[in-house]
Amino acid sequence: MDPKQDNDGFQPLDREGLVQRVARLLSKAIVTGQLSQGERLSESVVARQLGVSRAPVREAARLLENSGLVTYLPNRGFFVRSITARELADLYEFRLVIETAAVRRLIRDGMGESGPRLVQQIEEMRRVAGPGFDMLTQVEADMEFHRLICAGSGNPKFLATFDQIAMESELTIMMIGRLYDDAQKLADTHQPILDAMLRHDEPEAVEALRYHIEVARDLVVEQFRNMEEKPD
Amino acid sequence: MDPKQDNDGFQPLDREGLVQRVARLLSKAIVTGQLSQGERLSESVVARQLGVSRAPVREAARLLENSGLVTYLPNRGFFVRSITARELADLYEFRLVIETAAVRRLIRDGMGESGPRLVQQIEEMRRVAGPGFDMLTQVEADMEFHRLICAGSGNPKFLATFDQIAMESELTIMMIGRLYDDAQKLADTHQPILDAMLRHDEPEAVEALRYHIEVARDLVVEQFRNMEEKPD
DNA sequence: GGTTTGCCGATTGTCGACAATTTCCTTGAC
DNA sequence: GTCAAGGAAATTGTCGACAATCGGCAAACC
Repeated sequence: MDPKQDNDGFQPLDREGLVQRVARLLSKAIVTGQLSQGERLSESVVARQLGVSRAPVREAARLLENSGLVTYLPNRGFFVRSITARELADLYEFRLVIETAAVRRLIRDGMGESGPRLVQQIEEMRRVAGPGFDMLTQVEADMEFHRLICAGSGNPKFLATFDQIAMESELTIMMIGRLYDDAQKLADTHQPILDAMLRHDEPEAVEALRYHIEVARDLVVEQFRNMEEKPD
Repeated sequence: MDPKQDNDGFQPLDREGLVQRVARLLSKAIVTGQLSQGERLSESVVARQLGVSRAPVREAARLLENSGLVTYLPNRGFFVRSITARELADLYEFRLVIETAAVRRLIRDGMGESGPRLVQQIEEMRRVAGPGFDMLTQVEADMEFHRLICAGSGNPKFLATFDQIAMESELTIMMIGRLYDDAQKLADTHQPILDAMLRHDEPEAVEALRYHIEVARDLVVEQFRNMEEKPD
């Protein structure tokens, strides 16, 4: 209850609110697999463990619900969401729809700042593809590329929706335990999309994106199915 | 997971919690204009007025935030969202993207039950187009048509996202005060979309949908702009 | 033996109170 | 008269407590 007593230096200043901190903690715990699928997320237990009251925990859980990380059942509480192969495929289809629309707008309205940012992000992906970086970092770099596409579209709705569903993909990928055999290959896969975009070649960019996402979908869904059949 | 067997006449009884009731009340108040744009939505005041504590009001407000009806500012509270013409246009673009994808899937995977349901919904729209029905009813009938398209798509994400943003369109239309000059004409506008869908004519259906939504967008956005310039 | 019924512990739903923060109004200096 | 500093009032943030509800277990019944 006293997270502020005289730090004579300057701490990042907690202006972030207890709710956000709890939400971030929980989402990280879920994405990294500390909390397993279908597991109950008791308000009281979490609150006790974190040393806060139930109110902020409850609100944080509601936030995660919107991100699809937890499910809420009335009078039962929150549960770590268990995703099915079908839902996973639906998720990728949805991402394809949104990102395709975003790419179209991006090309038509001019790329602006997004061009350099995307180039930069692919470099970032290649950088963290090397040894010494954990998979979460690699997955996040991947996601950021797609996020940048939505962000640059000029329609905030695209980005907002992408953010809402991004964590679900991330969660599943982390759950599967590996993305591709090679993170370097993953980074390269994004290049054709960006190349086409920079050429203002809309059909090719859309096609490259479709190919990219469908390949990712097939890989993830297939590995997910395998995992479902023989858990651990 | 089968809530349909042994229904000898008992429906699950409205286990609707306090939160949902409050949320519905508030959203209705906003959509019907009882609460005006930008107005503060004080937790304490609402709680006092409804005779409940702040907790359910707060949760209800968070729900409305996801629907885009209210904005939340940390340490400031909830405010009835004020939408700009730009956001309105973005909203319609987003709807176009989602509904187009839904129509495509609907046609490709077979319409199933959705065909008759859509026919029925257009009839409903025509029915409430007559005198004696208020605009809210007419707008809701319109929305339901588009909602059915998303619902039938087979991808729950489409529907979920549509529901999240539908209220925003509804809100704005109500704010403007009239939809078209003639609700009858509005109902008819949906016919070409449905016709093409029933013929499994994907390009034509997509085109009809695009035309329909863009016309609606232009009308709504224009009237909205007029209203912005000379309020009341 | 198998089903129903009533209890019990645990968890969520709601509440009122207090602490922290913001907002607004007052006050005073220039 | 204008503006800044300060404080009062109002509002949100968080808390702990109590009521309502759920799932499971054991006793009671056929």
